[in-house]
Amino acid sequence: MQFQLQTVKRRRLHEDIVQQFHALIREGALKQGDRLPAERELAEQFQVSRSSVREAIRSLELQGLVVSRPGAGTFISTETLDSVVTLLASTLNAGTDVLRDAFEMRHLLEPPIAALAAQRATSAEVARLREILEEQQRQIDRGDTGVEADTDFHFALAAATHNAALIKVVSAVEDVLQHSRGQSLEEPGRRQRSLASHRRVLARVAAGDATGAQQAMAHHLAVVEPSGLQALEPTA
Amino acid sequence: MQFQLQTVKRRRLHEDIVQQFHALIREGALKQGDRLPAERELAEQFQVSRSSVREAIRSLELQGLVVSRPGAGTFISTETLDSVVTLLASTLNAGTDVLRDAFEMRHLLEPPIAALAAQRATSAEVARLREILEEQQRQIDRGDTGVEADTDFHFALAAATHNAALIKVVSAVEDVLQHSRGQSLEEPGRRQRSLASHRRVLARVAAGDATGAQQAMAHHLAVVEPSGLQALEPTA
DNA sequence: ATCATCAAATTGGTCTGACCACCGGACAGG
DNA sequence: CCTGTCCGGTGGTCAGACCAATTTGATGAT
Repeated sequence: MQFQLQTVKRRRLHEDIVQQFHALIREGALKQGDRLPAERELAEQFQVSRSSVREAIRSLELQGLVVSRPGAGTFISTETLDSVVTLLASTLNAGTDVLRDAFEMRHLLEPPIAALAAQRATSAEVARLREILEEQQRQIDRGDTGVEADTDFHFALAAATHNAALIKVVSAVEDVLQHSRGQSLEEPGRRQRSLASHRRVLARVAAGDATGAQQAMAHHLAVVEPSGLQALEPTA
Repeated sequence: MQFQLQTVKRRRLHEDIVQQFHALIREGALKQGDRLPAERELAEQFQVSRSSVREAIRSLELQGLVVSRPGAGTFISTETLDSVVTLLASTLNAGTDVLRDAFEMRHLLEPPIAALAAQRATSAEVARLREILEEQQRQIDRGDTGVEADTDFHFALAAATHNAALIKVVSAVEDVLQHSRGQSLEEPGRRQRSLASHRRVLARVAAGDATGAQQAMAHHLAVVEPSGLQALEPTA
């Protein structure tokens, strides 16, 4: 017999406290500039130790919701961008689909990245990309999905833009997608098509053709995108 | 006589510790899955109390860089989007041509974000955008640069895409750019032109015109971009 | 030899009580 | 009225302790 089990989230005390403050701020009970009760007093009210109160305040501070001033107290500070992000995330966080978001982000980023790479890639970087595609061919030949080489290709392409910020974001997105990509590459035909469109991208990059590289990447994404995910073309 | 004084920043211990771990992760000394020394051991190594170590770990955990498991230990976890964004931000602080990279990233992201926002924005979000532009008008009227409202606008637009990943990345980029933006808006004419092009973006978003919104945003960026920064059209 | 079992050691989570540096307002002295 | 001092409250840090969960390895059965 199978039970319908759900992971039991062991809540730590400070997390519980943080959530209570989130609610208070969201409901307007705590407004910009308000002073929180002293840590010792909060500890008594929540019936926890001061350590737990402090860890909670540390979280709130990192989220930009409060600021602590020694000798003065801890104050609500909801003017920053961080705080807006935090509250937004805490309200909508439950049902968001990470995978869909990541696919969408890739759709936005990768084509212009290919264009930038075409303009800036050094010969060494082009050689590196070529190497990766050869490795992908070998992986496919021996029955593998080639997902590692696939990820490497996108990362190396981002590296060729010489933009540190882009590289970091792409590495994050690729990390998230690597698992899912394994599935979409299960169908044998797809592996070859993915490799073929990679080659077209590389050809345009090597030629320094920014526009062509951008289009080739857009086409590649359309090929490898799991069917049913039409992130950029909703019914509007 | 006037002295040239600078504010003294008092650093808290746990902040210092967090920064050291950021560096270790960035340099690759700590990799995915690695286990941190026990809290008691870290306290001894850093010559601080366990409380400070724990507050530092709390920060790292909130940033998605580590996870703690009772009885097991604390482990590096850099697979999530959060973690990369965090490291990105901490890297950018000490970076060199950070500004150029951030501008470039914005160039890539914002136009398609405007398109997505046009397709997905709720009426409440459109109203919020309208509000922000009114606030920007008021700020400019009283002689301010309107940089806060400017940042708010771009953030709210990202929020309207309902893509959590995009929102995070944009918030990171906008954080970096906020300071520089103040300078570029020093010339009075630019403030009005920025506001005017914001309004054109909003009009296309409100109309649900994805293509128009994308073009309007591209135009806006061209207007507010500091001269001399031709991020997307290098000499190739 | 292999595997299941259980107890000890280790670890994160929490609590208590203490000390320090700092801030803010009351208060006394000019 | 202004000024400097004092003192209580506050955050920042520390030390030591106990608990619960997990790991680990020795033990014993198969």
